[in-house]
Amino acid sequence: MRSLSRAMEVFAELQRAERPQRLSDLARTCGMSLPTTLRILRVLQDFGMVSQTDKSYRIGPAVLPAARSYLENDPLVVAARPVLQQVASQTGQTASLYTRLGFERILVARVDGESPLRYDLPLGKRLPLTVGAAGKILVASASEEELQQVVAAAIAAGHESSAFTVKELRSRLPEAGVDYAYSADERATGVLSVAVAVPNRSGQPSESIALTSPVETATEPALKAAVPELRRAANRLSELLEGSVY
Amino acid sequence: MRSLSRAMEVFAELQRAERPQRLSDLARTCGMSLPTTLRILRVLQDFGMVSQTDKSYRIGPAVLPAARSYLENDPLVVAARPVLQQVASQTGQTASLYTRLGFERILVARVDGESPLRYDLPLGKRLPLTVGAAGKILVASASEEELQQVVAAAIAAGHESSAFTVKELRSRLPEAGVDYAYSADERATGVLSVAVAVPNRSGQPSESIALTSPVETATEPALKAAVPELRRAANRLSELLEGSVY
DNA sequence: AAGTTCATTTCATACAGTGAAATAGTATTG
DNA sequence: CAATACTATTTCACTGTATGAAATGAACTT
Repeated sequence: MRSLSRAMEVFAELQRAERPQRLSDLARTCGMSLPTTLRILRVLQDFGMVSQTDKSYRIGPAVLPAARSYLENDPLVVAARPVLQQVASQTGQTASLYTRLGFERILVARVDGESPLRYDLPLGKRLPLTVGAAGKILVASASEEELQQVVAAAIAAGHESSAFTVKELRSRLPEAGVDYAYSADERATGVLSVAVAVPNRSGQPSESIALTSPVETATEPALKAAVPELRRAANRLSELLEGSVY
Repeated sequence: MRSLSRAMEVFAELQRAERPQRLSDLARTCGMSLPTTLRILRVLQDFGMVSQTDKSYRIGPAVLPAARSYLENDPLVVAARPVLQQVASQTGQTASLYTRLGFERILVARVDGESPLRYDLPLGKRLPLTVGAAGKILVASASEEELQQVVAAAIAAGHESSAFTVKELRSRLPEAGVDYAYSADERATGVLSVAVAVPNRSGQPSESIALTSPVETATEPALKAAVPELRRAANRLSELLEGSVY
């Protein structure tokens, strides 16, 4: 499926670029010939995944219905909403669900607590696995080589303050036997958070839920005290998923 | 680009289905062999566009960053936001931007007025071109044959109350010389709206902006009185786009 | 106006995409 | 619990599609 992989790379590159791209730029960045790139863009455009104005290409409107479909129908997201709702109201903190995608994590659901973190709703935001409680817990049980990849990917993606070595990263990961991660001022200054992994059949978790709070509203002990609550929420979510046909 | 087109069809089918699909279902619905469908799904899965649990496939989380990228970076959407904001505050009504995608339209931006229409934020929702002011204005200047396609597509997509003939549709379209469309109780009962097309270089518009209001808050004359305001907003948006490098 | 860059089309070739068929794995049923 | 149906997956030989080099045409730059 060479052509399909290539098409996906073009599509990814258009997202990375954050601005309209010309054909030749895309061809160069993606390492493919002009005719090939052009043909790919034309097909993607037919399906609305790409828009064109004059000579520049960008992500097209068809991604919106796709995202909507995901948010409304994905069993994980649908099941998570009420669960997050409950933790948020029990703890008064903002509860978030992240899912791992490659070497990043994506925020897929959030329910605000009493004092919402008002850095605009970042649904769909790509965040590093190396920084923040919800990221770290996803790689807490990763092998040495995977950690290397994780660190390399974070640097390659240009994520903030991720100029880490594996050693540095490991020092921030939860110690053996601890099933939650904690972060303070990692991803954003003045923000504390704790996170636990959502268990799944495979060993490596690919989802995590987090409680996040501005420093003014919560302290480290207070957040950590909520971990059992979080843990239960994660388990409940996990069970809901096993139950459903998925 | 046969394989790419087919992949896009599989992807579209997963959205249409609104629930996880098995391999054999997808293969049948899309009219392709099992091995081919499987290979496509695997590649899409590698890129996070598709998720799999056990034997069922669904839209994957990668669509969220894509949608986010679109909403944050698309010149049209970005330029539209302040324009919608202004019309909304000037008129007190909810202002929306739609873009045409195939034989449907998609809501890509909305700014609520004083009395917001609380049928949840339908960003990314697919709506028919045959129903509602913002749909009709997009096909107001369409040829006879295109109208046939439009009607056929609306029926095929199973859109509500779209069991129209071309004749019926035409009777609801704006008359010659009128550059806005009006609708009452078409898409939703108790909702009035007016819409104008956003001019572009090609004759056929592909975007429209609408003012929408519950019957309790506005009357037909009141909405129609706001048309000049809307018209100016559409022109301003159009100019903003011509200006930018896009 | 000449030159440079970029988009697009054409075309011959190679190889990637294809489905039939065989195999393995899972449900379903009696 | 065995037998049967269905579904997923792998293998493989063939074909047709995806490919890039080169030629053409368009659009900027200087």
